[in-house]
Amino acid sequence: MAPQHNPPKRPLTLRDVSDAAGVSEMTVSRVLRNRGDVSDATRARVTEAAKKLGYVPNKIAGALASQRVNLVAVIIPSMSNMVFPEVMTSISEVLDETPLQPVIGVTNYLPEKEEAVLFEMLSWRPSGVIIAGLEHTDAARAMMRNADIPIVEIMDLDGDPIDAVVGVSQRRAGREMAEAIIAEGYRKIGFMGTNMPLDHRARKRLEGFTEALAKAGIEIADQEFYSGGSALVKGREMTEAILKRSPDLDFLYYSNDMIGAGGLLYCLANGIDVPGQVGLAGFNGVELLDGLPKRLASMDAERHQIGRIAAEIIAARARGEEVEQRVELVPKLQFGDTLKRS
Amino acid sequence: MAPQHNPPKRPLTLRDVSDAAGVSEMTVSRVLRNRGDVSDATRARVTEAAKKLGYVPNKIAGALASQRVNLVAVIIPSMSNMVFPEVMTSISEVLDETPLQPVIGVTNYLPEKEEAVLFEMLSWRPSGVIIAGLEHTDAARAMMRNADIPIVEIMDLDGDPIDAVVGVSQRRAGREMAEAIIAEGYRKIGFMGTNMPLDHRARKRLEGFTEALAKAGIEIADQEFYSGGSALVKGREMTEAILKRSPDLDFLYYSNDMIGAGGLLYCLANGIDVPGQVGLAGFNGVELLDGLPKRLASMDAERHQIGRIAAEIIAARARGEEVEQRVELVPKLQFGDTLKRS
DNA sequence: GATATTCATGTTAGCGTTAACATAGATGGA
DNA sequence: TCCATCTATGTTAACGCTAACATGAATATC
Repeated sequence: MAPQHNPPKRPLTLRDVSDAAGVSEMTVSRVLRNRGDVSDATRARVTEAAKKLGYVPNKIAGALASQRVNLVAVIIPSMSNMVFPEVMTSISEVLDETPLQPVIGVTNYLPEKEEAVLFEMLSWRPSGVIIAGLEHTDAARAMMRNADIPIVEIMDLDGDPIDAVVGVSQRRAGREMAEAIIAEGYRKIGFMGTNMPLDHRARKRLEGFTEALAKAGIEIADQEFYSGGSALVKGREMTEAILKRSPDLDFLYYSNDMIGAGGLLYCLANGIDVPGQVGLAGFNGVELLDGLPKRLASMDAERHQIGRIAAEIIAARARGEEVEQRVELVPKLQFGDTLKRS
Repeated sequence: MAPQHNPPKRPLTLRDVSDAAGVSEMTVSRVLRNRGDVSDATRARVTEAAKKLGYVPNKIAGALASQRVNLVAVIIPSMSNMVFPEVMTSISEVLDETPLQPVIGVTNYLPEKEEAVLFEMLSWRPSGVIIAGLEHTDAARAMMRNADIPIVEIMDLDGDPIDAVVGVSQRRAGREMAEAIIAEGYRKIGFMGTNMPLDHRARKRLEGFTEALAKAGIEIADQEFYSGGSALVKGREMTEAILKRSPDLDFLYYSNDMIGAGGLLYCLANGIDVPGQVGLAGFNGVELLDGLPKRLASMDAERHQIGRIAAEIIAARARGEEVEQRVELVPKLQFGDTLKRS
């Protein structure tokens, strides 16, 4: 009953189990996979033998023989940005209901690393790929196109998808935030964000943002960029710097909620009236920050939905079903307490 | 040069490349793995053929034939608790320098889920396992013992390891925090934490904490537990509740920094003198929170070190080296601005 | 009661690689 | 010049499993 504890020198195979149970390897294989007809008696004998020996099937051999792999490659830029673990969580929740299993790869926002990670993952012949963004090296695109498995690009919509896409238009998100800000009467607008040319989503949001401002005849009055370090601290520091340099700013747009929160804390600590004197907004709608003294205006990037739907697309395609190839989610503006509301 | 874009119906194999290059499959295999002698001319021909075809090796077949798998199973309870993505990041950093690759499994703090995830992972015959905690089901322990690969249990030290361990003594962490609090003269101590009987590390910290208090003849004066939701909000709410109920508390110990930060914000917003009237402390030393108005007293759980060392142990063992089987890290108390310092 | 059907099992032949050994030509030292 | 050694390649046989087909017994159909 209890698995044997003396480590076997020769690793266990189906053969060991079939010998112990007095049946063929094939029968053991059938029992362990719950496939095909097996009598209750044999099933019991086999199950017990497997348990007694502590047998763990070898999926490598199984996958090679059956040409089926239950892995789904999930490729994300980073684990430090809370957004991606959250997407992962949703993906896992959905895949938990299926035989599929996510395998995570991290690119650090580097295209070459992405290509390498993708190559590595595809060499395990996964049943699908979920990958952040629409920007990839030519080689990476070619690999995905050739892989003959469902590919779902997530988070962003502005670009040319390889196969399926689920996301929000980052340009639109930036645009809508700008429109809301202008509508509330703010005019002297500062921007703060990461110094990451490879974060295409942040870049596109900023593009949409400036574009909408331009349409209203407004330009970004001042800006600050950071890299590394605690985002909350950076938000404080950048906010202090930008307000000292341009005291007439009446709005601060942050490329993410974390630096926005830092800015908010700075303003509160320094007696700046928010959102009267200065309005603030971030991006992502991270609920982590809900407990702050004021709720930061933000925009929910629908990351849970994105993870869920992406996983559902892979699962459906694995079952041979046809599904929507493009799912546009609409980021919701949350005014919070830092963006005046007329 | 550019990989061909019409998806091949029959997936590519070494054979296709060897035909294209006019050599044997073995030679292609050698080129692709950089192993054994191959002339520069052939090497070039093969490389080009592989690239032209867009060939991606099949690691499943490779692993089966070579009995070598470059995967390391990393099993953690959750992705939502920032701590684990951070540990992951360190693990990845180290493994990036080796041929090894981490594969993440998430257990949601459920022993049976852990067992299932472990079984699934071991069935891919990884080169090692890094797993959080020392508490596992009997079956899980047996599987790991039988697997004949390096196993590193991380985060915690208080218990009976299967193979290697890297972590901090959670009991000691709790004890030392209690001792520091007592030393600074606090006497009426409240505790707030998660409602998770399966979070053994939090449990052990609390045990160490109460034990040290007991030695000084003190008992926890009041406590609150939460589950789910935004930790920051919960921290606020619990702090409000506990202080309303027990206004004479002079110290609040939180089982993690996030709820501690919520408590801190509550105190600041309500004009409570911290650390004069009430002292506060959390656990983990999350740098995420560095930007708060006051730095929360905390204890660094050395999670980056833990990830790094665990990965190094696996890497070393994969190279056949003998290494330390037990690495005790010492959590460092950070007084911050919320714990009086005599 | 003869034949068709289902059930429970077994047998055979790969899946796509790589380890291990084999071979043939080139190189080198005496 | 001869044989030992190296270099570059090829051949063969696994690796541990499962798809596909085969078989014999039990059961159903008329």
